[in-house]
Amino acid sequence: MLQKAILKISSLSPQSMISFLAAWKYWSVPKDHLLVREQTVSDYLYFIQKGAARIYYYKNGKEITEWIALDEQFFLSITSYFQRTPSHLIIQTLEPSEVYGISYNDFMALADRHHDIEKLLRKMITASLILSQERMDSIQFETAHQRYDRLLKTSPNIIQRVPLSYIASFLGITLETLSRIRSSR
Amino acid sequence: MLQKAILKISSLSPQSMISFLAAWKYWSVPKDHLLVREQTVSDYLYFIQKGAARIYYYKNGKEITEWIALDEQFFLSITSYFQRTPSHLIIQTLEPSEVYGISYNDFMALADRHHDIEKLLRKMITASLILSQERMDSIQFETAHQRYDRLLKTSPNIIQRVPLSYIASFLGITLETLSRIRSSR
DNA sequence: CAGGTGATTTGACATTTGTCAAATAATAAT
DNA sequence: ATTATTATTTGACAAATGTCAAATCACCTG
Repeated sequence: MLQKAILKISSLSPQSMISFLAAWKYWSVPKDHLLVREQTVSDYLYFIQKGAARIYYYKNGKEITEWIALDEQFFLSITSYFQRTPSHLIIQTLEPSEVYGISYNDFMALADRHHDIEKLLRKMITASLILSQERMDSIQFETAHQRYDRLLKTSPNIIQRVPLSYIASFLGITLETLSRIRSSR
Repeated sequence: MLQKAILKISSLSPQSMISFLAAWKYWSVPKDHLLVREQTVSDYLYFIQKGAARIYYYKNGKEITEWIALDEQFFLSITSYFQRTPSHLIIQTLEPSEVYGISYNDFMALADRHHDIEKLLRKMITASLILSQERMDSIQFETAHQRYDRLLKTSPNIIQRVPLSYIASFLGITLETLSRIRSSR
């Protein structure tokens, strides 16, 4: 559960852990629920205990899927959580899901009070940074085909759980290109 | 100078500042000096006081310029500093330069000892993350032409100081494409 | 200043992916 | 089951960028 996932990132003193866990909210939501609506002010970092969700936003009238999260993953809109832009992001569950979230302000306040929470935050952001770099490398140097193969390797069951249109957008290609990639194997 | 650049990111107690500054090494190096050679073990985070430098590595026999830094910028190889891969990165000065650097291990040890240094580190990584996201967004959604225009806007004088071949690689395009972009305006 | 080396530009063509339109398949609702 | 709706596939063509080869240009050295 949440506590275990936290400890995988960094250890916390019992006192810090108590304060930290208390700051997380919990939602149990049905499929196709919007966790964050456009225009919402408060930004959350999420942990999806069970289920599937995607983060997306609109760019020139088109949906861009920024991230897809399956069970037991932390996820957030990096752009929104740390830069507060584009604020028009939407988080939508793709299955009935159990989700935890902690607000930006709560997390920062706790990081200020507890050195070990600050360190945890730093490690989480570092992990994000590494992911971001890997994804950039993938977009820059790999063909669409290679990116699809890589995704399959990382999340073999994502195809069964997420519509292809979202996957295409997540991979940075069109639905048609993804379809052609899939039929050529 | 370095202290001022640090304070722009986050404030430090006098005690922390003294310890932190003491951990930085200083080099004054000529043009075309290799700050980090391939195979080097220790990875540094750099601050270029004056001059120009680029970080690059080889991928399938080709030079990939990961970053170009001009005066008064912090810079590092994200992949190398945080993941320790690809370790075959090279940092080369493009002008006579004055450079400061702090090793990964020293920085982490100081972050463990001082909460405010940990927070500074977190803010630096956050800034890196935001840059990384912006760059990914640029690579994913902008044409080569738009990326070039954006670079010109950010660093108008980079063209005079850095060979086009490095700039092309930094923008993720070939030298020929960059040349055509430049001639079409 | 002449020659040589490296940097940049130009040309012809190939490849990858996108766009738009239509067809087909899958799923949900009556 | 039948229809309606949505998801996926397919086709024809266009746009952006890459590749390889050659031509220029710029600068440094003797």
